[in-house]
Amino acid sequence: MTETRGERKERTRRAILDAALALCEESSLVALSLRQVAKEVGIVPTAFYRHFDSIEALGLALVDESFVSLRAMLLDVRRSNPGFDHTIDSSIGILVEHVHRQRAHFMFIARERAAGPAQVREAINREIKLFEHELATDLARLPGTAAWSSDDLRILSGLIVTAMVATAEAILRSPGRPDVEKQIVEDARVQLRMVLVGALNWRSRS
Amino acid sequence: MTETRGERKERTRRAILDAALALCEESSLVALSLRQVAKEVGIVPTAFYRHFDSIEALGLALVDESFVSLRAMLLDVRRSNPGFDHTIDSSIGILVEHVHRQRAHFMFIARERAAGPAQVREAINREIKLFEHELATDLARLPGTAAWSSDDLRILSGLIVTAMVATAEAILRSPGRPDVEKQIVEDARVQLRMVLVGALNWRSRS
DNA sequence: AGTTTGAGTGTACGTTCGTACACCGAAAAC
DNA sequence: GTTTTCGGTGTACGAACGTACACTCAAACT
Repeated sequence: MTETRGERKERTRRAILDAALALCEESSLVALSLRQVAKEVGIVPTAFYRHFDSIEALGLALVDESFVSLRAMLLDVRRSNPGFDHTIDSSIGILVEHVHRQRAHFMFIARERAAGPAQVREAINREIKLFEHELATDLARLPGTAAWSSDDLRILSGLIVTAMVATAEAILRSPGRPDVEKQIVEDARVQLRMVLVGALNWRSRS
Repeated sequence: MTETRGERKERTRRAILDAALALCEESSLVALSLRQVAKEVGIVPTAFYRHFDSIEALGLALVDESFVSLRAMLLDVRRSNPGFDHTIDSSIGILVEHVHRQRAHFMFIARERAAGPAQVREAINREIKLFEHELATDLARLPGTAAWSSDDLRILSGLIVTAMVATAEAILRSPGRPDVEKQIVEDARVQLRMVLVGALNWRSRS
């Protein structure tokens, strides 16, 4: 006996999560059947219930798991902060790297945010709001934003998050086309720079 | 006899499109069955094939239809252009109005863009790219962008479209909460103003 | 050593699915 | 007036669906 009971259960749970992530890649959670997942994992359909009450519950677990990845990304961004205005290039580089490494998670979030079961959609949008809030507090530490209202900071970080989500989605939409991706990334850089120029000149005219 | 054969067919076709739009509102095209649609319309399942080859083909028709609405919106924006920098307020007002009047279409696009069948996703993203391009040519006519490269114009309009799509999605996510919606709209205004400030100061520093 | 627990099994049900096929009946074409 | 066209019908099928229920059997507990 090399495996305890809990370990074995956890292993099956993981297999279910992975199978679901892979299977719904070309459609959506709402089109995913419990039987497909069970077949992919290699268990009998009813065994699914030993781990999740429903596909929706499975979805919520996947949301949690996915946002662990995303928070790791934000940590990377914070940690790598070079203090320069290479910040933009560095941050986008980290985004791109995480999108590639956690491709399935990013695709899951992008899809289910708009099309998942209601609870899943809400969970995702709640997490993204949190994300925006965290970015806002990071931005507040940057020089030049001292005079900004907290509303303006929130709105700016909303804009940045929106642009970065769109960039991630665009990258996911162009798999195996390095030239296209290069263009997307370059565009994202310019967009962030434009926003930054707007930010630096903000308040000076209003 | 008050109806020709073609008219009757068109009426059924419309009923199918409307039923599909309504039925997939809480899930997605990929989870929509031909039989549900047929039942909703009041025809027998096999009669569906008289109008569409598949649910996917139906989806493509819905994309076409939805983007007719969206182009109407762009026309409204162009027509109403007050020449002032009330342009932002005016444009956002038009966006909000269209989102409310074509709620189902906007929701369809937002959902299926990320989660629909492959062809539907591609069709939607192609149309959005077109949208960005049209906006770019509009922007080129604005004062102050004379010295801009066509790349920068394209990138700027991409940023604006992204922000407006996100705004529309946020509005759709907050139905029947006028206060929340007011905040979303106000934030969108500020975001556009920030971007505008960035645009006006662009090139002057790079 | 004996008992309990619980992940996974196997069968069995009623429902819904897409679609094949033969058919109908009135508008359209001749 | 006869024939053709074609939107819609009705039946019928095998497959997949969620889930209820009774089961096994090894690890975990006592």
